[in-house]
Amino acid sequence: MPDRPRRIPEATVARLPLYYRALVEMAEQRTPTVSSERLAEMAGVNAAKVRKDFSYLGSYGTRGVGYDVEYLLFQISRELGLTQDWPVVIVGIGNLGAALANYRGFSARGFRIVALVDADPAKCGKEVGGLVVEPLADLPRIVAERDVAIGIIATPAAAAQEVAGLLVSAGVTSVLNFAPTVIAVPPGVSLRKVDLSIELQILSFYQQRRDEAAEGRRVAFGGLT
Amino acid sequence: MPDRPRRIPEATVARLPLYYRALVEMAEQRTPTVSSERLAEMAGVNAAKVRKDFSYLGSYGTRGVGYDVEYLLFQISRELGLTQDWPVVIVGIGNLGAALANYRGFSARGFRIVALVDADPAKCGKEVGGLVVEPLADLPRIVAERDVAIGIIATPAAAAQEVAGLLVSAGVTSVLNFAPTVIAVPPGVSLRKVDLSIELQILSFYQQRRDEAAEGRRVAFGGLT
DNA sequence: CCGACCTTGTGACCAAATTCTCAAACTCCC
DNA sequence: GGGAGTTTGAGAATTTGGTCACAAGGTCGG
Ligand SMILES: NC(=O)c1ccc[n+]([C@@H]2O[C@H](COP(=O)([O-])OP(=O)(O)OC[C@H]3O[C@@H](n4cnc5c(N)ncnc54)[C@H](O)[C@@H]3O)[C@@H](O)[C@H]2O)c1
Ligand SMILES: NC(=O)c1ccc[n+]([C@@H]2O[C@H](COP(=O)([O-])OP(=O)(O)OC[C@H]3O[C@@H](n4cnc5c(N)ncnc54)[C@H](O)[C@@H]3O)[C@@H](O)[C@H]2O)c1
Repeated sequence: MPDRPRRIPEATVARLPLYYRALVEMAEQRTPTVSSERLAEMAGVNAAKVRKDFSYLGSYGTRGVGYDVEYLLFQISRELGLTQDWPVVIVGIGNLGAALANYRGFSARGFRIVALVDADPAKCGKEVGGLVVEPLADLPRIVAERDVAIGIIATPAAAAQEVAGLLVSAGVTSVLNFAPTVIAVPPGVSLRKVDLSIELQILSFYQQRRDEAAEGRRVAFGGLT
Repeated sequence: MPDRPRRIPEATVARLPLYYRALVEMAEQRTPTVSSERLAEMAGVNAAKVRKDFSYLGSYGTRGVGYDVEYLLFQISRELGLTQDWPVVIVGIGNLGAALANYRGFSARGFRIVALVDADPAKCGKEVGGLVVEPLADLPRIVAERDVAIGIIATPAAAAQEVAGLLVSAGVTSVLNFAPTVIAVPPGVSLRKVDLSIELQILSFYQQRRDEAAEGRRVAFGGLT
């Protein structure tokens, strides 16, 4: 009865887009099949992981040959929901929101920005990336009429939780948050976050470790260079 | 002899910035101490994880009381290398690069953007976010003179690997890549990536799962709504 | 100084993710 | 058709991360 008994591990889901990207590239250059080894190299992971990941989706490979690029691409697209396109709304059209609105790379992957929303009356009516910025008050109507499922929050941190609430009330069930703050959403709503400062801080941690290690060696060897 | 026997798990390192953020907030409102429970709530994790994470750093809490906000903040800052400030160069001053250059939130955390670099001669000489865009050819000099350790790649994907190579040759040992492509760096160089399309694709995966489940229920119950 | 109460720090346990390994299944060439 | 060479798929082992549970160590009022 369970047509889809396969629960796909989170870590695998997070890698599917990498494989997707690699496969699009292979398809563009008309490569008919690809081995887990080659795919691993392109996606920056190791071959055993590629095979294990695909095994959660089903047995789509052929032993001694590899994977059919077109077929695998289709299976992964389907799994990721990229065979349909997703209307997206961006809330907060400042520096970052405008950059996102101007980015042409999303539509290539099936994400269509259908609305830009800002609380600042001075911004509303302005055109950004081919769309007119609309007032926050219209969010419920916009989400309902344009069937928006995904919302991107690019407001200051102080407004993020409130905006998330408005998005969810309006009917959005997937949220991507760029504001550097923790926000809560009800169960049944997906939330992901991107925090650039955190990425830099993680780099800083390892950078400092290396610097200290280098300093340690310099002192230990009494080197004056 | 091992002054720092503590190897801090990667997952813990990735959470330290969350605690850091929460602690800064507590410090601002002059809260003297905080419990792991409260901190967990603010960082969006659970209390046991907070305590375990801190236990890798050392025993900085007081039983029955909690953690001294100022002291813990200092320890985490030190661990993350935020007691010094890090000069950062951004390569590729397009939509995204310009948004990053204009962002005031980095300096608050000890990251100082000291140079903007672009390959396009038309962009060089222009001012963005208070800095003048400089030519790619000057990268080695810029990195050396301004002691840059961290580089941000915001160029198109096709240029990312080449730029990474230039950054590393110039002496950068931490790289943050925004281009949607896998790049390789030599051992001893840290690399992190942020790919917004991937985040959307992950949301799309779970969104689709929910939609299918809803559809399944609708059909199963023969509901006409 | 005692006892009620609170909160940390950590060992034990459990879950998830990764890696190793190799039989099975395929191609290709002679 | 058979044998050499590839490459998958998946069980087993290992590593890493997360959660639980509670003793140990502290506060505080009386
Ligand atoms: N710009 C960057 O490169 C960058 C980098 C890292 C993080 N961020 C984060 O992204 C978010 C946006 O950054 P930014 O630089 O674009 O800021 P910004 O100040 O340029 O833009 C914020 C926009 O949000 C709008 N806004 C404010 N409150 C709102 C509300 N309640 N509803 C709707 N819109 C509202 C403002 O009118 C403004 O247009 C911030 O949280 C910031 O910390 C930005
Ligand atoms: N804009 C966004 O919101 C967004 C979102 C997701 C991902 N990205 C990714 O971020 C990157 C930048 O996006 P963007 O929208 O800013 O693109 P963009 O085209 O606006 O800017 C790219 C900049 O890089 C410069 N450049 C090109 N080759 C270079 C080289 N070899 N060395 C130095 N500079 C070079 C160009 O002159 C240009 O100024 C892209 O890889 C894009 O896929 C952007």
